[in-house]
Amino acid sequence: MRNEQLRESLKGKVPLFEGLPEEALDEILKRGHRHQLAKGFILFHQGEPADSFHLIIAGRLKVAQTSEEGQQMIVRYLGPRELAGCVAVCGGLPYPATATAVEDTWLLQWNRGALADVAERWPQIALNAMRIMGGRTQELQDRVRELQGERVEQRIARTLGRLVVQAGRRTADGIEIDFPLSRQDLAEMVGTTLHTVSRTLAAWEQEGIVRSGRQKVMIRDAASLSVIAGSGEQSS
Amino acid sequence: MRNEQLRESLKGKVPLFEGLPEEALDEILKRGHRHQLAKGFILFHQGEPADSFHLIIAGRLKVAQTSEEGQQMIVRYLGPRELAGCVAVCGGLPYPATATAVEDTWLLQWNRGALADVAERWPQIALNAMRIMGGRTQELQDRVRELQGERVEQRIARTLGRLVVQAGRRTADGIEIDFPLSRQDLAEMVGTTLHTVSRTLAAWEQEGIVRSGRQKVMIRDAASLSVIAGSGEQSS
DNA sequence: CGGACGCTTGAGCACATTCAACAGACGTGG
DNA sequence: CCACGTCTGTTGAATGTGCTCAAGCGTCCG
Repeated sequence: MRNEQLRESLKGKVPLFEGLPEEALDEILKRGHRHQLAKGFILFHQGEPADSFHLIIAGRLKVAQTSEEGQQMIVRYLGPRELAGCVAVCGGLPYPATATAVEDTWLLQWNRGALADVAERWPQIALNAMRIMGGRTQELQDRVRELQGERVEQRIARTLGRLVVQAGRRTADGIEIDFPLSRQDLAEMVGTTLHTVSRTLAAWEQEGIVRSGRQKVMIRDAASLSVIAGSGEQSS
Repeated sequence: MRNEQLRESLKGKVPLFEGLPEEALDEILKRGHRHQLAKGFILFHQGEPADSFHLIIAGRLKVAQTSEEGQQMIVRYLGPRELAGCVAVCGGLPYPATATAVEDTWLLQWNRGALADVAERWPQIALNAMRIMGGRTQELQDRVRELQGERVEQRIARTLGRLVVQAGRRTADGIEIDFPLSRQDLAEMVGTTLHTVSRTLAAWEQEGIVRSGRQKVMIRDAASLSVIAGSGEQSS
């Protein structure tokens, strides 16, 4: 893909570059290095000094955090036009989590200095970065609140709802989550065990709400799902 | 308190102003408006547009979020030299939570424009703001992980440990949390019910780890507490 | 003095975890 | 191409943590 095509495909859709003039976008793209990651490749490890940040062009990353006791937790998945590592780089902190490609992934990469340079010329970028960080903070706050008050079934439904927005792909049969997602992965996003996820999905499958298989989930009845997510009440 | 005294009391201790020259600090303090809040006063409400941010000089704020269903969750307490509203103002988002004074509180207040002005003259401020936001994000990530993997007792211990750092006051008998903190408050920080908190504290009191009363908690044996927080293992 | 608020304590229960065993699917290598 | 091992998912049963419901007590304050 040549630079013009790349620019076209990104124009007006990347939160970090919102409100920037075209020449800024050109300049910035020129300074970024393109990289390709094979499925399973680890982009950065939790605890490493954060020296560069990454814009995903195509593919998907899993961002996960591990505690000293080995507890694992999936912070989020990142898709095209989203940023990886921005919180750490902007804050001058080590990466707080590990990022792994769950599909073959293409990305554009800048180092710290490049970010500082362009942010000096177009301060709008710094504002955008702060807005993105603010959004992440809100997401996490919501998640904490959900973990505190809501039942597992409700949280699974909510999580699937978010994944549909982020990575849903319409098919004849319903909306499919467009990357490999195991029960274990879902469990680590929701804060439960793969057993409970399995049981819950099996129940939903019986009711025709989802169809799921090996590392695949398809939502057939999004309305029912959002009812479960919203209130937690439903008759069987 | 006059301005010079105020400056002295803040110098070198406010994360937002780290690395700034003295004259910057002077200029910034001059532009801030001083306010006093009586205990119980609400500084801002969740969902309001964020037009100003606040540096706490003395006192303490409770930052809490409420869901549509009435679920409440305490995000954090803020003490002297900390910032309230910075995530929202920097990100251009509405306040994500409600801030209430839990003691009589004095603060210094700036509006958006003032922040933008000084950040333009001393870009270091913007970097500091980002670092603070990054830190908040990490805290929340840790909290999510804890909610997912750890038992209630362990989380209560951890939360108390943090409160000791933030607001501990040495006394002859041990370290006391230096503001009114009810069982309900602790429950909303930890993600449990006041019943469970009450039972847990009662058990600890028997073992001599804490002494607690109406809206008061004193830690007598911080070592035992951090053992509980760390491993979750202990013989009764 | 009486009400409101914060705290304690008990009993029962439900949701989700833990433990355990198995069944398919995938892919790798012989 | 088949056999095997690994990875993913399913399902059952037992267990237990922490929630819900309920009642009562002490203290602070109007």
